[in-house]
Amino acid sequence: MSTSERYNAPTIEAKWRAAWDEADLFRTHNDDPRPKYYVLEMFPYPSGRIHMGHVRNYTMGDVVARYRRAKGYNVLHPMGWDAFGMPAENAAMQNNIHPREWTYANIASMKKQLKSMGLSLDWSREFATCDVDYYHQQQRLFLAFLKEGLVARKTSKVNWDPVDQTVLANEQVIDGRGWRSGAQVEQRELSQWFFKITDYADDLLDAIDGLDRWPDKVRLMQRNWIGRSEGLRMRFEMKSTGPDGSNEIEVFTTRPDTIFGASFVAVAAGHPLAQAVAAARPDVAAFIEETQRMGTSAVAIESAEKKGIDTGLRVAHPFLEGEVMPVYVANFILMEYGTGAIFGCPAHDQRDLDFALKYDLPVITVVRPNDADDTFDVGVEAYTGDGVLINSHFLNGMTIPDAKDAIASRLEARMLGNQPQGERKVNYRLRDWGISRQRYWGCPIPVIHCEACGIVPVPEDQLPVTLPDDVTFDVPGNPLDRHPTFTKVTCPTCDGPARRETDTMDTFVDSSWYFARFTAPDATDMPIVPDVMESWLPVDQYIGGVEHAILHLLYSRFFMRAVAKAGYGDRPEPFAGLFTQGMVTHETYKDAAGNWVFPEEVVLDNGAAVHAKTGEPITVGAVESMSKSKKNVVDPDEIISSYGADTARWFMLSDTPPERDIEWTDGGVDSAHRFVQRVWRLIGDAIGRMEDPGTGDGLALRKATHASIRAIESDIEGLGFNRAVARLYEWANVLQKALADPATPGAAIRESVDAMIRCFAPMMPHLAEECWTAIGNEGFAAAASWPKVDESLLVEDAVTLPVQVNGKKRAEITVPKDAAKEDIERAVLALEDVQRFLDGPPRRIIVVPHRIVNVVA
RNA sequence: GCGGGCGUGAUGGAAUGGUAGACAUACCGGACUUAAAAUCCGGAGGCGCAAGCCGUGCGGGUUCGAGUCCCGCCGCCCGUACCA
Repeated sequence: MSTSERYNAPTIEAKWRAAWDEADLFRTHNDDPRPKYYVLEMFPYPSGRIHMGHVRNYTMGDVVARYRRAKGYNVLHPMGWDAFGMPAENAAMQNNIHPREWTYANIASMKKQLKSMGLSLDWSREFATCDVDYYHQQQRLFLAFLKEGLVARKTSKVNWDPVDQTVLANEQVIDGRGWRSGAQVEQRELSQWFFKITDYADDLLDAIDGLDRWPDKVRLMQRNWIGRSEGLRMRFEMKSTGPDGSNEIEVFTTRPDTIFGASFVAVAAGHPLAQAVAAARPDVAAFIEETQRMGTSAVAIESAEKKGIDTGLRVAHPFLEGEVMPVYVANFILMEYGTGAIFGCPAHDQRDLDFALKYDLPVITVVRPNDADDTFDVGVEAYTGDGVLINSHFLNGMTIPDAKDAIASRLEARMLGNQPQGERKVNYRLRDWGISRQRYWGCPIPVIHCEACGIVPVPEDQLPVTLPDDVTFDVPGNPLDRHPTFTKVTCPTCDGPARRETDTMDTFVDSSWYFARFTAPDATDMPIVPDVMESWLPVDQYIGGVEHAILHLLYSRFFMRAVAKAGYGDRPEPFAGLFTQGMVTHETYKDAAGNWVFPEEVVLDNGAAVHAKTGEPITVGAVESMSKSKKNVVDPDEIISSYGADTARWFMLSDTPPERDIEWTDGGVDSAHRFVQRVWRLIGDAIGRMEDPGTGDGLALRKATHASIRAIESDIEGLGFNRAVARLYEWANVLQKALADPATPGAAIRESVDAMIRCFAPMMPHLAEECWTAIGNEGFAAAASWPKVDESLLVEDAVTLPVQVNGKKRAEITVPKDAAKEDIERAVLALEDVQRFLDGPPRRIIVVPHRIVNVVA
């Protein structure tokens, strides 16, 4: 093909994708002896269409995969589908289509779209989590975990829709009401299955230190989520026996030092004492009911106005004879954390202070800042900083740690009932992982409930427990529950009639081991082949959205520990390198009636946005994350079919740092597309010059070539794709100028062009192939090695240093690379641009070699 | 509510504590064209004739030197355990 023609991306790209397929270029072999590199992007939920977020995510991963391949690694870069979950059931209800049919149709269309991006994926390893083969193996893992004691059965609360008679997800509860029925949501206690992630709380916490290729922010978020805190469990003696027969209330506190500032005790609405009081107190019962109508989400509970109700019960202050404190039921106490009860010290906890001010409870300041005196008083803002104890009897003058220790020691030594009144305790915010879902479209939990034998695991030879196809979604609730035959089984132990478990697993379970399954996706006799898994894991580079920073990543870390315990290979940390990319955003548009309008329906008329069809004015709103509900989406298909995949990929890598949100703009797409065309022209022009002997040495171009290679490889390794893009622009500018200079020798041009193609091949792989062939190279650019840097061309023998006077740049000076400090100082002082800012000798001269000189006047 | 992050020209952004604004977009000027698009060449943070002064959300601090580190605010975003 002639390079003088405009580059017809859609046609040429299709040609190269077919050629890659034909050559089976991206199939990975487990027995390849080269060093391994596992690059993985978080697999998509098959919603039906890929969105720009996918394009961004998979482009980044593909750049890494192609770069590592060029660097000589045996690269594993697989793709699959996170295919269970609620949307398929919603589609079933709305459109009367079976979840399986809907899901697999979506997978087919999304796969086609992903293929059009030119991703270097090993599609032979593809699977969906809803494949029977996959969830069969997941059931094996569940049973292995059960055997290892990593599974527990406990009760926990769910959002219950009393009208639809169904469990609601948190996102289905809107302002305390069911999204469909509009009914007030209730809380219900259900017996559910849990994975005992808390067994590994300390290990998961400690091992974060070793995750040195994870973003600090994610490591910090995980630490805080696990929330290890050292504190005290202590019991308050009740002045009268509670309605549940109790004589004491046990609380957990991390601030026992503030005990002399305590002015109330509060228990959660779900606390047994609260429940018992409610039986005789309609007002308390009403308060508890109101609290529970908020649903189960922490956001709803903790951001609600702090309220409580006095139970009438009183407890004794442990150190102040005769002092009693009221016991409240409060809406901001979580039953799941600690003991579900606290003592409130308003002066040193903002929630407690808000509560105390509302109910007119005493506020006693017991810690003062180190630089305040003993008259310090907190006012309306709780003081939570470091300090010294005041108003606290035997604690006065102590530091907070000493006071904590003093209280703990005293309460440990004192008996209440037959036990020490206090006990030092490490508490975690992390709770066990509830995996039960009362839904159809998920992996069935392989157990059987037998009245005689209790809970019986489904025997291995009866696996998989498959989802029945004959289900309907015309009524709410879990179709498995009402299925005529699914639930009816014979007990494997006693042969008596039994009931099959109808809960399915949380979809986070599916995504907690898919990366391990990719290493041996066809193994039928076991979920994970230990030695194969160990040869590939950890994933060298994992890329996905920051929204998964906690749950998915923490569950996966736990899962691999459980997998190891179950004997399926020892790789406790699944992801050695993690990168969290930002979202794709776009302007939002509304018509006069206030309806959202798609970007493609908006045109500019003399700078004013109007509707393309009706011509009515459009209001341009904020730039927001692309979402179907706001219609501010751009279809990747449209972009790829009109501009080509390379343009879309290049756009996604350009300008914006990958961890930040990127704004999709028409201007940006045009710019990316212009560069694709420009590179094609540039290389066409270069081909005509590659045989020229030239009259110069081409050293400037050669230096730029090698400096560019070095910069781009370090940018890609650091995932600074936007920087790599800028380097390529600079390189193209240099090459273009070199071509305009007849002195530039053809050899330097050929070297530069050849290297440039190899360097942009990971980002614009189709264009790279076309250019590769055009300059007469053999084989595929996708199979070519990364260019080698000639280090001798990177060495400069002189450096230009900025010269500052009092921190302001006043001059520049060029000195030999290894000039002595004294020589630099002398030369700098001789500069007229320095002298005129000095009157008299300088006080100091700071010379930072190869960096800067600062003269302090 | 709590935890985490981000904020730099008109715009996206660059900058191991060391020349703020690389590179790109939009814009302005020029070349080519009957004209336009495309392409090529050049300009450009603000104020100022200039010397220079000001400038990285706001207010303080550390430092010879702060976009970068520390403290306090403001705004936006993510997570908050049954969305994936």
